[in-house]
Amino acid sequence: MFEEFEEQALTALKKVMKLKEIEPPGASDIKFEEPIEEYGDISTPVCFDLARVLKMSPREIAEDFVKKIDIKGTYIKEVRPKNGYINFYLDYEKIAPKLIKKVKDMKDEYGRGRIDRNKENRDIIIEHTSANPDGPIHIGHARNAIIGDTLSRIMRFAGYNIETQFYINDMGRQLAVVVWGLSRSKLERTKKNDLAILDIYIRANKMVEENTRYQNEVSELMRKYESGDREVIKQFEYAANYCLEGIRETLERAGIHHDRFVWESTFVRDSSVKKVVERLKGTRYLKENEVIYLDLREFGIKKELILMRKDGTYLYTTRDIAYHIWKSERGDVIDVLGADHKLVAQQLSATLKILGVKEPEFIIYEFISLPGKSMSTRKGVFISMDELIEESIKRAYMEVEKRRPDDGVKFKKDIAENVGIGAVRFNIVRTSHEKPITFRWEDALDFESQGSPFIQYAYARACRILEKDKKGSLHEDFAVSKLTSHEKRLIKAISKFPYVVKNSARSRRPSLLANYVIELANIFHRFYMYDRVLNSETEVFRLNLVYATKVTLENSLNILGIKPLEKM
RNA sequence: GCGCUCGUAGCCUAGCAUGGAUAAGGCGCCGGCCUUCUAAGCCGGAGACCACGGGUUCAAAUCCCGUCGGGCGCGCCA
Repeated sequence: MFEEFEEQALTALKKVMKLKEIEPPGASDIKFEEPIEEYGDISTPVCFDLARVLKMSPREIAEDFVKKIDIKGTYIKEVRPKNGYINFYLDYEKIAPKLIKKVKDMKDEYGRGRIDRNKENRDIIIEHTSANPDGPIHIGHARNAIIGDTLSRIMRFAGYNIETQFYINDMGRQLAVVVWGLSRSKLERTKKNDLAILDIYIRANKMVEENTRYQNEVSELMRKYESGDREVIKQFEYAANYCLEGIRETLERAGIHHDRFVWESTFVRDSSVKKVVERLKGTRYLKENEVIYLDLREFGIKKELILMRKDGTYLYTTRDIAYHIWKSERGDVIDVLGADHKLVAQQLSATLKILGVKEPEFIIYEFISLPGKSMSTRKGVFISMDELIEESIKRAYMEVEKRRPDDGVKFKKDIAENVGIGAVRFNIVRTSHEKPITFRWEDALDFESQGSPFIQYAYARACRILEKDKKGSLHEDFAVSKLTSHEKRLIKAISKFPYVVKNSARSRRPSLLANYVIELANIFHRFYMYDRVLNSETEVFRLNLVYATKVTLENSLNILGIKPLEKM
């Protein structure tokens, strides 16, 4: 409804301009922004742009426009000129009952968008996580997974048809090293799968690094795997699956889901990698000496892209091209990648362009580093996602214990699990993906700051109020009289929800939604503080408002992959 | 060295895409609020020349150029 309000303001303005035969300034059309409360709910500085054309001061134009604006039948209560701006005031009393009715009718569908299926809007494949099956996923992968999963949820809710994919790098050197290691030492069965594989990997890697004979053995394994040696295939698949089982366990616990797991080797086996190279051979970009490579300087990429080694084997990027062609036949592609993949992303885009395949969209997030050092699976220097989750839950348990010492252990554990995981997810999505993060335990486990417990707590508070409405006043008719400032802020925030979902999906920025929810929770906490609900004069209305807030918080939390808790 | 990217109070971040009216929060610090819906909450205070220097503009944290500082990349690794 907030969006409608904005549209109404826009149409009203355009009408005035048409009346006065003024063209809207530039291609930028008319901009709106949200001013501080005193200046209304939505505001436009359009008069500044018009000033030159009309040879009048912005102030005069604004005053003149305001006199002629027609707001009949809209959600606009009032329009006022101020310092050359035109400020629109939302008619809260009018919008409140409509908004509440809408939320009540739609419930978990409130905020859901609709995207028309046509040529412009194909299905979307979001590839994320895609960690190597050589050990557990660490907090760097976690950033990928959480951004990817949250974005998928947001876009799905916004109406896109989304399929999420995990690309399994089974043809890389890392897995070959694991397979090699597995032939010399046994898996420790008591350990979690991915940790057991990590042990093998670290040990094997060290040995291989120090011995060229071993290196040759690893290369031989890779060659055999690529050429389709049945016995070797079995070994690779066993190792990858074994590790993946552990990885999936972690992801599942964090509420991260993939619709499809795609094996890199598929594209070699079905010879689509070969076909890619064939197709590129017909272009002027492909060069050949001992190796086959692409010259992408025309695309501003100085580094040549090697497609095939002199021994006839392919490289990671070559297979990735085949994978991307396959994906693009099924939909538009979004890749969530770490900053180390920036160059690959460019090379991939250029190559797909050459082939006439629609390029993917890349969401490139910066690294999470440890204070003073960066993470490395190979060296065993990293904080795993499991550790982070464990610690977070442990910390959450201490907090529940402090507050609800008398409740049962099962209850407390359940709360801690969901608060802990929510905190991990939220702390990662809340910061925009282009910012590098230095991981510090104090920050990660900080439950005091406005984070997911803050939101979950707002939700729990709303639930408690509704629960205590024994008479069922929620379902009575209500009239809206004069609203308090807290009520107004709540109504506005709730009305913005669908708009935020849409923007967050469209701009591919989960952080937008995350920051919105914090704001909503904050507004609700203040309302809770100042405006008594139960047994108040406007009890029925307020109960309805609380209900609408509850639904909006619930939907937001679900999209963020955080469990709404009725008690905490 | 070249390319990409980030730089907002002691610390962490929002805002930057679509330039606009006194830069928004949190942590930490100081001081308040539990006899009525859970204090994982709320209120007040101190704290910022938005890294620096230019430019474009009526208007720049936001756009452009440069400098400095951090990160990432520049493998016949993945």
